[in-house]
Amino acid sequence: MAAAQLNMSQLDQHSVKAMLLQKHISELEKYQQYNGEKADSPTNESGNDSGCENFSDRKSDHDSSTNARSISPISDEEPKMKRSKLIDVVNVDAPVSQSRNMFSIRNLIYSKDTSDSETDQSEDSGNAASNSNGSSPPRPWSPDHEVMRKLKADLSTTLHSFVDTVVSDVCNKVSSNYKESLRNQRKAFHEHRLHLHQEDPMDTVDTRQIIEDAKPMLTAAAAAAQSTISSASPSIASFAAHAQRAQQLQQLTSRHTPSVPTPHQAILSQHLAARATQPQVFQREAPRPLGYPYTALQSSYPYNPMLNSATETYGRRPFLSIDPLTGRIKSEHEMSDEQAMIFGAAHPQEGLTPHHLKKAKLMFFYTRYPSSNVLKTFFPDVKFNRATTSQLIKWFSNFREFFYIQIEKYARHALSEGIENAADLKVTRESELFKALNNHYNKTNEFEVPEEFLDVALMSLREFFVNIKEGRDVDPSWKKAIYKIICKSDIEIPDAFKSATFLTDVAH
DNA sequence: ATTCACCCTG
DNA sequence: CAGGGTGAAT
Repeated sequence: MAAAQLNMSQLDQHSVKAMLLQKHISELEKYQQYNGEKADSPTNESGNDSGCENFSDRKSDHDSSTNARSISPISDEEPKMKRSKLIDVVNVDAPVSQSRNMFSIRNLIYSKDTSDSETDQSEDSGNAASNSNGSSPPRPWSPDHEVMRKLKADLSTTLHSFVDTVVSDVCNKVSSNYKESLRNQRKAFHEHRLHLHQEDPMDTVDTRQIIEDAKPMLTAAAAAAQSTISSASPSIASFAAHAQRAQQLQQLTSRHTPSVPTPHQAILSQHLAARATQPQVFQREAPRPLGYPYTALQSSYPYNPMLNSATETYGRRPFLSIDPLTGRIKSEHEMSDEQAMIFGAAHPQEGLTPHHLKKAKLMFFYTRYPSSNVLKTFFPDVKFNRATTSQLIKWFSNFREFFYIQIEKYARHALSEGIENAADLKVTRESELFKALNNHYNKTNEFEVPEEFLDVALMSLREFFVNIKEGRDVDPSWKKAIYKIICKSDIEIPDAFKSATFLTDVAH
């Protein structure tokens, strides 16, 4: 790598360009090859929906000095396997696209400048490593017809599909946005106004805005193509055609909107202008192992000026960005409310409302230990972040607390009444226990409590009953064994709960 | 270092 | 129901 830098300083502009080209060829080859190997992408859909499997059996043995806290060996078989947590937080980011060869083009567009920033070893290592695949380290390179032809073909293909990807993504966003807002309105108007007029101002604004925001991408694609071409070879007709296509698209969108450059465009033109005047060595990151978990940690990707510098400079988050790994357009995970509204999909809400609390309580009738994934799917109108996730989890923790306190209370009460047999215990909708629970989770009694909840209450009641009766409650952690049993009783929450308008649909 | 369940408290 | 503390697990 040191050699590479030494060579670099001595090379004239032409050689730099040439190397650049070769580098991209090798990248293309590499990524096409990589693409073939990784045809099947791993999908990280974690499978624990019940949350029960994750019950954490944490015995607190630490304070054995004061009170021996260990789960007394109970009659049933002690599950030996180690379990993680009651509620498992798994953020699954699914989008995996097959077009990996977008990568090179994306670097063309977004790669950092290496000349003005200090070129340290680590950055250089990326270059060296990328060359290590077959081609020898940077050697003086003379344009070769075969290579040029291959370059043209590869870049043409890549650029072509890149533009297609951009366009189709934008189209998809627009159409899905439109469909979503239609669907939402339909919900809101409660089924009678199915044929919504398309003149809804919100919709047209949305579409225009999306196109407007996507424009920089198209501009970038076109400009990058042109700058690349012009620096590589004076005239390559096939490229110009593609670039023009991208620009035509941009012009197409410009008709709808005033052509005031957006901050994105300003940034991009700065980048591109800088690149045009002083040809750079386009760097790429160090090669990833094949098992790179590209479904996560996208935000940590280093070379996305759109995310790093542009947003800081202009204080505005990008509405759409190019996924660093897939090359596809993606929306930002953290959109401002305004932008979230523009997207229209589900108006993600920042905080949890009393509405959500109410719904969560009803969900408790079905599941006492929901995983965070379940929570996320059943609150589609909530914009989840750390705080809201914690809050929801805390809610269910509080629900459980209240539930078990009530159960224990009535178990002790039954015991004090002289009930001998746990089988004599029962829980009906007329039971005081049920009324207490219902009054907590379903105060207005708008919701019909599922039968299964009565079973769970009864099961819990009996467990508490026998445990207390057997005197196991002297063990400070005696309840944990019960929790372990009860958490298995979670059942599927009806799909109706997934609707953001569930309460208005069902409760009224 | 972070996250979460649980406990306790207000 | 939220906050704070603790222990445990990742």
